[in-house]
Amino acid sequence: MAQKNLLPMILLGLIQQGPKTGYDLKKIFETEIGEFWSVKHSQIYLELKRLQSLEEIEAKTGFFGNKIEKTYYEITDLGIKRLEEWIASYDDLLSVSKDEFVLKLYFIKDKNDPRLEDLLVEQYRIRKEKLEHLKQRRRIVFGEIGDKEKNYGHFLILDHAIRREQEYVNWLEEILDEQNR
Amino acid sequence: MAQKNLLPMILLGLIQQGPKTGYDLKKIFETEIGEFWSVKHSQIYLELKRLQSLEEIEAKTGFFGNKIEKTYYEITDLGIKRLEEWIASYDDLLSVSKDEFVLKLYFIKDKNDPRLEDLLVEQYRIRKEKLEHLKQRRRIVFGEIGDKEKNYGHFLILDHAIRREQEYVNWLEEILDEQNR
DNA sequence: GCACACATGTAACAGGTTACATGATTTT
DNA sequence: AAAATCATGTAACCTGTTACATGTGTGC
Repeated sequence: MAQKNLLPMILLGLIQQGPKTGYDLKKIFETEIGEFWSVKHSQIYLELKRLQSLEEIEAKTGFFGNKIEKTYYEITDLGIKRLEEWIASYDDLLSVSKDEFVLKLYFIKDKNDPRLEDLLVEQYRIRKEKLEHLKQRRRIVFGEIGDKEKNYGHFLILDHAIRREQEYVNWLEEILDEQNR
Repeated sequence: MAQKNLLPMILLGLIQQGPKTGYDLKKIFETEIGEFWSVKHSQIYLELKRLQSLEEIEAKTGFFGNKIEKTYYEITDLGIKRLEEWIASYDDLLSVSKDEFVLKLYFIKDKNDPRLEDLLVEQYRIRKEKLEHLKQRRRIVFGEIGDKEKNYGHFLILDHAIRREQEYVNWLEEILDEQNR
């Protein structure tokens, strides 16, 4: 939301790791970052222009090896400064997670509501699927043994996402068990 | 977000439980619902007008007992229909939870990054505080024994919120332990 | 009398989604 | 030849935040 604009930080953070095109960034959001952040490509290109006008990134347009014209962005000293200041700051935003299923539950007052069973079963299916997807991601990115050294922060948050999703699944399982007693 | 407008559903759900003024709704968001949804009063009044123009709620303005003029809203048959259809539907949105701390971690590659320790300690403090707040809420709303019968859905989601926050705290504790080894 | 809670709105703006738009290259 | 992916943008619209605005009732 408006409140705190974190997209610039994500873009600066990704560009710091090496020059990127808008399309590169879009791809990263679809795979790696997609687990915990989402954004549309239209927004990315807009924000890149804005960061450029703030002189926090620089653009290099041309034909790099192939035939397609691309615009690569690189971070400037100003951009690095902004990124580092943000990472070291403490005023992290605690946003509420807007979960539609949880909201529905709030309006179900009775344990024997006939709609409850179906909603729970469906949510369980979805959440279980997401959990498996996250576990697979960990295997792909960090291998079977979980080599956390090579990218510590990323390992930690993937681990966090899995544990959170596991907790969600456990919670649903317990409710379903109680329903069937 | 634009994506899926859930505010109308929340308002309909709350108004269905009995006539409410915009201010009543604002208060509910500040306390009960505040744990898992947030909205500003300006948005509430706007949305109420919209629901009224859709004939999903009806307004009754006047002086009720006291001297202050209030506008009470009541749900209509059309509103009930929309609400019930939503609750019974399966196409729940799975939104990503945009957590600023988690995002920062993503950009910390090295386990021995000097900034890590302070960030972890601060986040631990905040999350622990939130966990205690949630536990207190459960005691206030459902008592020491946890009488889940009186408002099943609400009990479930408060329980879910507590378990999720507990998992967050455990995760941070483990990282801190590993840091100090 | 003053502060705080009650009570209801409007307006400007920022951020994000959806749709529109275009064209090149690679894969099937 | 067609479909998919690469690659980059613009425009309309909606939601939500922030700020502005106003007035009443209650407790100290």
